[in-house]
Amino acid sequence: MRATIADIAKEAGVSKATVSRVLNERVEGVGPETRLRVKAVMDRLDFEPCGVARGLATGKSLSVGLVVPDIADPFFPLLIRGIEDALRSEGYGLFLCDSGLDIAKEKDHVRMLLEKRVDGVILNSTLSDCDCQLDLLERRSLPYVLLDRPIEARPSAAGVYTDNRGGARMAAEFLLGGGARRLLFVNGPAGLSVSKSRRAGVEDACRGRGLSPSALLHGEGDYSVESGERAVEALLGPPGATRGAFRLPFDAIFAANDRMAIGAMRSLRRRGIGVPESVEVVGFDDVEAAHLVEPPLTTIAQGAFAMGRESALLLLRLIAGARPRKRTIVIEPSLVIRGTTRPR
Amino acid sequence: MRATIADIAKEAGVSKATVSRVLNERVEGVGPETRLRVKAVMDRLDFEPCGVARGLATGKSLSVGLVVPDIADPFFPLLIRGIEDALRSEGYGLFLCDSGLDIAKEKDHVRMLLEKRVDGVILNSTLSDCDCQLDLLERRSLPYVLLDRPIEARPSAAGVYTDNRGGARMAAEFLLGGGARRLLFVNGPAGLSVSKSRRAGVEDACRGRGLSPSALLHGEGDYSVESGERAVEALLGPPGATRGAFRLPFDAIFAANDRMAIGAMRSLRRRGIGVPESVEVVGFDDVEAAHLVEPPLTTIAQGAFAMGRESALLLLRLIAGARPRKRTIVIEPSLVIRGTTRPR
DNA sequence: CTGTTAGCGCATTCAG
DNA sequence: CTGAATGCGCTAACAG
Repeated sequence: MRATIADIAKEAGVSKATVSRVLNERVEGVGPETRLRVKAVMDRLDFEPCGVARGLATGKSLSVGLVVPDIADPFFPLLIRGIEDALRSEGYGLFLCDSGLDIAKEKDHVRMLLEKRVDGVILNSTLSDCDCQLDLLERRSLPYVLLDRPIEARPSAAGVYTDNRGGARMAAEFLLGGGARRLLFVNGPAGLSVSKSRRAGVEDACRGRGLSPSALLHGEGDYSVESGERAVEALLGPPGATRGAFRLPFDAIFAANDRMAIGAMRSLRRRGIGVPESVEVVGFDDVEAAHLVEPPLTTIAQGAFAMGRESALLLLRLIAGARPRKRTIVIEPSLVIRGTTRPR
Repeated sequence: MRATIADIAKEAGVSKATVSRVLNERVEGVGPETRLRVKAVMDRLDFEPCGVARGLATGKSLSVGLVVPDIADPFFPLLIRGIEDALRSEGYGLFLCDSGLDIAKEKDHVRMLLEKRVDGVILNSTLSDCDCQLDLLERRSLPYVLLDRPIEARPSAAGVYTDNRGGARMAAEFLLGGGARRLLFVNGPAGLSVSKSRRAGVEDACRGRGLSPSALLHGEGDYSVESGERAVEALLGPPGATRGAFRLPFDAIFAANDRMAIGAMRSLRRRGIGVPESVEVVGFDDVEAAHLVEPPLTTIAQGAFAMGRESALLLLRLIAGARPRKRTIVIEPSLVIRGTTRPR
């Protein structure tokens, strides 16, 4: 049978309270030799404290929940590593929940986490216009931090986000600075707040160069490879139509994610249009495939590890009862230069 | 303050025992109207049972741990979905631990899971020749199931594995059946049990076609893109050396993972060797990048979702105290035909 | 410095 | 059908 502090106490000839004190490394309250004796008994009996009992007694479970919309999202691995990195050092465990893009499931997961008495939740929500999960959390006054997507009804909630505007600006500036004159911007679904931010970033870059944003070519996709292909085809017509001295309507493409960028590249290749000689391409995300395609894709990398780490640290502070002034953290993305842009 | 069963009891004019009975849906022991009354009070007071207290009282935490060597491994997303799929319906939560290919960290994580009193562990170990984590688990007699990699010292442990031999045979047969006569097999690190199985599968296929396995060309890599490139270069020499009527030493390549297959394709492209016209290529894993490269990669897909699901179901049965006769489950992979092989 | 006494919230006998 | 009592393993005052 597993040893309990009662066993240790009896065996060491002290009270449970004393055992508890050495267990919790209380500096005051236990004499040095008693401490040593208790410790000796502990590992002689192979004692292992029971987290559940501790949780009941202290009201904290030393675990937090992470809810994500789609675990297949390629920016996850690093994100989770960042979170674990911050959590483990404090002894916290991480409950993982994948809501599969289903808001009802998301709510169920939050409910489960609540029952499991996690100390806090990191929430990467499926929908930015629904706050039903937050109601649950707030009703129990459980700390939470939003990840990647703000929730409209909670403008002042704690959260960690990518600087989408800055990232988009960086990409556009790089393209424009490299000599591009007619930029095609393939954005994600209009309506998403991310899309708005990225568009703003691209327009920033235009103005910065003295160009009118109206000179931009716009495309829209749903983040799939196919939608990236379509965006290019919408401007060039079917393959075969483009020949020889045909003048391209654009000389650079910035896509809101790597998949669409890869789709665009595919369309260009079919038409024999050289990348990066005739058209430069920049993506967003830096998924694994970005460096596997030919030529490897220049892209904007989100600081996934940093986002994970910062969100966990922020949550930990909230759990500790702090009311930080900076409840919103913005992570700067970075430009990863590879082969779909010409050397500068 | 959160309501407890004591509050419910007082409010409903019954005892805590009765509340507990309706909470656990005990059919016997509570009159129908009492039950209704208690339930009414429960949701009037927005009652939410405390998992921690339940855990202490029952000895089960309704949570399991998953330990993986590298969460960036692309076969994870589906695996986790499979696990969650099986777990959620039973109300179980999932603790995720990434050991980052570090066996010491892996052991620490197991230790943490033990303290958190999870009811069982799914272990995808970093090393197949170390059983120190298992010692910990067995000492507490905590149920566990091995995933993807057997551990040598525990040949009869419960586990769920891919049929690597079958998958490799399938790939080789497809290539040979399509007319390939000189097959280059780029395997993973020799020594890994997976590598041995896959090699056996490829040799099976040769014999099946009446070919001597000695006719095979062998390469070895470490699963990286670069190692795939090198494997090809080792046979062809530096780019530029291969010209015109040069006779290729192989007409088909089977790589032990997609990354190496993609590396091999890259080497071939540099030399102007057409895929699939001159050389056919098949990979293993079916990562996202497989269908993003040009041409899209024909590959062997592991049944990740099934593996996750089956491992969780098996663990659940072990937790329930069952001693199933089939403690080892083998999942069949499947061939995904795309563009790096010629139409049959 | 150490021991005693109460709970934490719930499940589970055992009576009635 | 229902209630009172006891304990799960540990922490946290409060005494000495």
